[in-house]
Amino acid sequence: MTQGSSHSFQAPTGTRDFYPADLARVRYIEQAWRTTSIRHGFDEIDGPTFEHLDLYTVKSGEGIVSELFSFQRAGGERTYALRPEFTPTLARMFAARAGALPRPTKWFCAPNFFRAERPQRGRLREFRQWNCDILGDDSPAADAELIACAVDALAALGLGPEHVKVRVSHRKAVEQMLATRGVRPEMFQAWFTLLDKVGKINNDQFIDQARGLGMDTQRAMNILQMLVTATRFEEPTTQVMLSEAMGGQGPDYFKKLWAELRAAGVADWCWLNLGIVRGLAYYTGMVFEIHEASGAERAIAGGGRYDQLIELFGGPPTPAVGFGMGDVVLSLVLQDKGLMPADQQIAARLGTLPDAFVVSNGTPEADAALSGVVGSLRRAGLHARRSYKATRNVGKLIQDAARSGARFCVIVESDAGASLKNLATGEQAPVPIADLARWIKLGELPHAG
RNA sequence: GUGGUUGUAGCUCAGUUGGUUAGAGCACGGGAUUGUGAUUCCCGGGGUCGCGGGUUCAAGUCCCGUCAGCCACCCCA
Repeated sequence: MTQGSSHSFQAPTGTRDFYPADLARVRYIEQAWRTTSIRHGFDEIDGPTFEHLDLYTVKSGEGIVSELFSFQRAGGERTYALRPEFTPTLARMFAARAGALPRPTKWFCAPNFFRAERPQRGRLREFRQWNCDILGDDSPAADAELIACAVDALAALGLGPEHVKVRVSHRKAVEQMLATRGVRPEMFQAWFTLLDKVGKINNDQFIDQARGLGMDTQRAMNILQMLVTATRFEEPTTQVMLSEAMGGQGPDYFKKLWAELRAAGVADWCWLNLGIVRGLAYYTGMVFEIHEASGAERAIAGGGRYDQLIELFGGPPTPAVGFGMGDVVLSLVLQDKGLMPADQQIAARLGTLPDAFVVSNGTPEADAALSGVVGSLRRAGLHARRSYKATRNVGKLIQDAARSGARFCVIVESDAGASLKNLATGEQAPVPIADLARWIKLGELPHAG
């Protein structure tokens, strides 16, 4: 092996280095996720960054192994895998204490995940993903509450119904729609796979593949018609479609779901679209995806109901509904829409802007006093920064202070006195060094008269 | 795993038909001058041109390989 070749020191494929401004943008998104979850009554949890590989093959089969990072400890026998998703950990944690947990249990997390796939736009090998789950409640109200939480986080980031669409569907509705058109239950999964491709393949390809699954052209076109367009729940055509699709049983579930979505104030964001089925085999009821409104970018979020999964992981039969929202696509959409705030606005929102930026007026006694001033402000609980520049150009130093986003600039004049300048208003007043912290905390300047 | 495309300072780029010590702006650091929020001027650090090989008297420039980025397919928890 050659030693020290430069590529050894590049970050691994599909990972990101977060410089201060980059990390602040992630924190901005995470803060919206976290505060929204908490407001909606979810408790934050987390699990290990890696799990036993078996935990993932139980749900997804051996085929998943090539999609994740797995490893063995040197000398060890068990195989581990970096977590590619949270649901198995969640199920394991819930199952372990199911008897003691309330119904519903509402949990969220927002950690990093790892998938061994080729990176492309909107998809990396390490990313953050927000997960919210409601366990132990099988009502349409729980489905709606979950969707509302996802929507509110997007709203907190400045997005609106004009920017994104929540497209809602239901596995059972799609199954009934297929059944009334002669599809046998054992073919449902094959059909879901095909339905998931609508939008990626053209109409002829769809009909070809539908015929391959034993559907005649006429019915295939009829199904396609139903799938391609997202419609408003209130539209008469939606009602007709629902009663047709659900074999006359009536769109009872959707009526309840939409009433709850309206009550939560998010119905404007939501569309009904039976074409949303999600690829995953384990969904059992409602499924939804959130996309940029024009269809640009990958899905911002996706989720649904998985009433059998907790049992699969050894827990008691427990209805559950959840979603995941990654930071990568969300960041792209915010940037596309011009909704990613400037660095300093983000810092303001995160509370990381300095309270004071301390500079010297260039005299020897001020230079000597500067460190002490900074120290006293910090001990007083203030976020104080200082100039490390050697220049005595006060204008340049104030420029640095302004660039730091600090509320005040302290210009040290001597070992006892300073000028306190409000950088937002430009006002300035002399203040004894002993009183600086008090005035800065007050957020004001002393006025002469 | 497959295909396309790109690769010169931290960033945006310039580098004639291959020709000597590889440039600019911004950013960063220092100094001078105005004592107060992009003043002006001067100076500086930083690149083995992604990496490796080949052709040539001579390669940032041509050829091959490789790595990485981006985009798409596959897949998408």
